[in-house]
Amino acid sequence: MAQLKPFHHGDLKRVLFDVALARLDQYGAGGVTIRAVAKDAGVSHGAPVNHYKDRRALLTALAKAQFDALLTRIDARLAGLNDDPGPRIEIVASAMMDFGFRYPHRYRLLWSTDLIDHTDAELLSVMDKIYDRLCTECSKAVPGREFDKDTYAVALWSMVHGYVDMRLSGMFEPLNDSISGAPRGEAIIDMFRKFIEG
Amino acid sequence: MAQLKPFHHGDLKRVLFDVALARLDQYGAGGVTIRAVAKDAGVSHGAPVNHYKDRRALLTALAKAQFDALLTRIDARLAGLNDDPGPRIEIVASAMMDFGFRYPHRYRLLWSTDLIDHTDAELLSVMDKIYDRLCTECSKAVPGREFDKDTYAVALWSMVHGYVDMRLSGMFEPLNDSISGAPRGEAIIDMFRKFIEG
DNA sequence: ATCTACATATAGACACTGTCAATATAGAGT
DNA sequence: ACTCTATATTGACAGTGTCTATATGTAGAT
Repeated sequence: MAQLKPFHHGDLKRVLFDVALARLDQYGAGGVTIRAVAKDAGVSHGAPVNHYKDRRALLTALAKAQFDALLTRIDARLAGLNDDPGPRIEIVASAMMDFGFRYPHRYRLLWSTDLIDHTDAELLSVMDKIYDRLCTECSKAVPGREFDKDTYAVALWSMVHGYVDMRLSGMFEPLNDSISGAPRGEAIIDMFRKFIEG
Repeated sequence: MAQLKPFHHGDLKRVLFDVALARLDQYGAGGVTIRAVAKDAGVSHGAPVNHYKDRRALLTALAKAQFDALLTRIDARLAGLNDDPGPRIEIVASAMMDFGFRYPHRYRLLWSTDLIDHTDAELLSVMDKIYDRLCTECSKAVPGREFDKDTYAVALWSMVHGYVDMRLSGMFEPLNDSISGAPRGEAIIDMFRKFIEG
């Protein structure tokens, strides 16, 4: 048999990850249990411990990958723009928003303190990079004013995150701004952009 | 015996609520289990079902009470101000922020879609009232501009909620703005106020 | 080849969890 | 007293994470 499996199962770690991600998208983080994931992967409930020591470790790995994907997305979109700061800020913000609405359960996981390890070094590293993109673009648009660039970046990230989080909570309906006609999500980003551009 | 207990236990519902709230503050929502709450209340694990049909129902009751408390807080602070819209907006925003930092687990529960019932009519009603306060104060400050008053209100609420939520996730350190010297939380509210006042 | 060491997988157990059904008890209304 | 209802207890069931002991497959050294 031309099996590429180097060990008993093959790269079970990869399979566990994929199965877990599928369950996350379908059922939310609550559906990602060690036993269910093991079952879907076709192994016993004790097998995953060799690759993810915890349920927490598994979920943290999922979260880390999502932050990675988000950063990649942001950088890809930024690469297609010139130096005009306005559109660049808008791209960073809307990339985060789009990601949240496209993968609600993945987005929710990113901020679930009780489920993932927010002190994980790799995780923090990717988050910092995303934050850097925000700061960089904000500081380009705001050379020097009443607040420092971090405050602008934090304000923008907070607004975007808060909007996505509340929308995913079923708080807001996806209505349009009645004056500009744009979807509310775009409108608030537009609002921030206009504010920061003076 | 001069017992005031009208039934077997007395108002067990109230006791369950109080015990659950105490556990929420101490351990987070994960620590609010039916069995643990029953134990703390000194009843069997099957007793709570007569007062809260579910774990979800219990947590929803807790959340509802928190929204109520938040609204009361906001209205109390607003009552002490004159009609100047700037400070009024600031008060609403900072009341939400203060609540989040003072009771992190309670605040987190409010947005836990997987744990509470966000279609509960009473819950929605209180949330709407808070949203009304925001809209009212925003519309006073912004008679008519590029966006409608709801967009301003959503932007403000999103920003405040996002900031609190990320802070509670351990995302940001509670740093100060390096120019204004104010804590970042105050700075972003101040930023919004200055923006909305033109 | 054989033996040893290690990585990996299995199976069983334990203490939890929410929720349901059967039972028991207390109190109100008749 | 009797009934009816609200409330509380108890035991069961299927899940859960995690730990332990055990088995098995693979690699490397002898």
